[in-house]
Amino acid sequence: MSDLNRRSTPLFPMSIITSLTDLTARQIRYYEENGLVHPARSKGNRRLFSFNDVDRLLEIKDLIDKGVNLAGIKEMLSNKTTKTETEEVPKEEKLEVEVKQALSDRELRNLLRKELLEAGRLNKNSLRQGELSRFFH
DNA sequence: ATTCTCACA
DNA sequence: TGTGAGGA
Repeated sequence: MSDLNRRSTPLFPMSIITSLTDLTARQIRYYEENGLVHPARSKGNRRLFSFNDVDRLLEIKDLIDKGVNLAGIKEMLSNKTTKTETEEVPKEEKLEVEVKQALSDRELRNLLRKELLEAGRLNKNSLRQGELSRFFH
């Protein structure tokens, strides 16, 4: 499985996302309503987030803290994807994004490892163990 | 037990 | 944004 696929695979439920991002479920659902994130859904209509979703939510949180409103965030995030044919992109800005993502990944691994251990300890789980285990081979 | 949608003292 | 009701 490619890295790109891995990062976009829907894996975690709300509870994990709230602890990973420090955002409330209410906020996350609200951001989704405004088209800032599009988590997948399980059969039971539960939201399933991917690593990409987590990164996106962390960026959103960052912008919110900086006082950017949802409309503004929506633009910035979409521009980020549509900025392929634009032109010059400050090298410094690129590096900053890369570093931020690297840090995000590191934190995610730690938190996820913790989640897995706790889930396993409390012995009770279906989706997490099977799906997430592949990230820690 | 968890998450979902909807609505508002 | 928080929170509680009523379902799944």
